[in-house]
Amino acid sequence: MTTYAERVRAQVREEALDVLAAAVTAGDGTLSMATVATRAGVSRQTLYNEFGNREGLLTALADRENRVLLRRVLEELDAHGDDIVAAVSAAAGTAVRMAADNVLHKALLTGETATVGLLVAHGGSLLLRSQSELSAFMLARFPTLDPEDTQLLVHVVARFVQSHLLLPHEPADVVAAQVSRLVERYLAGGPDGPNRVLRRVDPRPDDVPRDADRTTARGGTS
Amino acid sequence: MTTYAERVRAQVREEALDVLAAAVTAGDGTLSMATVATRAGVSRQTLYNEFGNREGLLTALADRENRVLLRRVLEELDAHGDDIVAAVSAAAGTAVRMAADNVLHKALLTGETATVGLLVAHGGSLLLRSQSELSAFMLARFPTLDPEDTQLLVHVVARFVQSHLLLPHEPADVVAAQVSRLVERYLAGGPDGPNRVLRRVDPRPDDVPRDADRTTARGGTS
DNA sequence: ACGTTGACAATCTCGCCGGAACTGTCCACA
DNA sequence: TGTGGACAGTTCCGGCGAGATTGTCAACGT
Repeated sequence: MTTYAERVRAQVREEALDVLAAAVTAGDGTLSMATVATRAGVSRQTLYNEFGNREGLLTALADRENRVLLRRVLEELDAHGDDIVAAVSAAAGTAVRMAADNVLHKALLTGETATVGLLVAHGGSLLLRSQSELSAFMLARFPTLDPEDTQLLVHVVARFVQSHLLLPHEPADVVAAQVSRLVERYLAGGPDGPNRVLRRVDPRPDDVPRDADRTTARGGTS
Repeated sequence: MTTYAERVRAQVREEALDVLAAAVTAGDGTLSMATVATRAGVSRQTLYNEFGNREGLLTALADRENRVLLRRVLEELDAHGDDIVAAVSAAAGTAVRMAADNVLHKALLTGETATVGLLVAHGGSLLLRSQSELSAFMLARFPTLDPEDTQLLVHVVARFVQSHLLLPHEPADVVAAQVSRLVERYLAGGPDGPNRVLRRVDPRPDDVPRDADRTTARGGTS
């Protein structure tokens, strides 16, 4: 039906969110609705029609960036074959790196409200909220893992990473290396004895991503 | 020489710090120098002579409570024979419990400045600052441990605990249980294979506390 | 000697106020 | 369907003055 109109609307939405994200990332704090409208090349009313109110705009941005963040982490988890240690370590490093590169992403990952106002007030830390998604993805991707163990591991790594974002960081590489050793030791200590990680069960090809993503990484847009 | 005078001075110091700690703990925010003096039963000038200025008073309190905190954690680490898992788990649980029971202790452990003003501004999180002390104590107390492994383990547990203090907590028991499993798995995954923890080397009696405390838990009063 | 009292300027805190900016909504217009 | 103007209600911000607090001094009492 409204195929064309919807495409335009989506365009406008993205443009507005881009403008706002750019401003926040550049440290210009948060912009007024009027400024966002101007920079996005639309009228203020269009903005209100599209997002309802300021809060709607903010949460739309938060949602979008949260999805980006989560997707990249899942991609990283998926990009290391059967090497669980490398996968988790790389994912953690990626999270730290993204937070370091982008104030907005850092705020979303940690849940700190100070930097970006109420933007994050709703969800809290993405790292802590998405633990079930991460666990589910891990289990789907690495079927040899034990569910309970995986949950705890994800929990620990998530809090470890978040903690590193909240205070005087060590560089992402160091954090990744620490996570690597942690995961290695943790998995090696499992019920099957040391080096359990290396015992693969199903040498499946690398084609699980889309499916697992669709199954687990659903947040509900709004 | 000034033995008697010094004892009196120490008495006054403790009294003043007690008064202030009580107020902070009770949520009465921070007191004025005048109020502290009155409640401690001394004149305002005595307070200034003793602590120099307000900041001196605050940091003196922070130092004292930090020492209490660290001592209790070390005691807990020391109170479980050769069971490393139980020791670390109990220590973590104790930290969480102390933070839950006492606003001041929570602020000191986490390093958050919001609650108690500049009191903590200097040191930052005790949990994160005292990692070398904790590692050293662990190594002295459990000689079978590998130094590097211990450092990483302490690091991870410290950040894990701190993270749990900073946001919607799970109860101390749950955190302790998680730490327990984490430590168990971590140690079991060590170079000697699973259940390495159980292989004791030196069945020494329980007499290490004072010595190790004196060796490692020195912060320098001021 | 040592702690107390009173006094002092300098600073900080806090509530209040007016002006500006912003939000959210309506309507006329193209 | 999107734009521009207009609008009341609200929030944000700098200035301001009263009052409290800090840090220091000197005179006093024991």
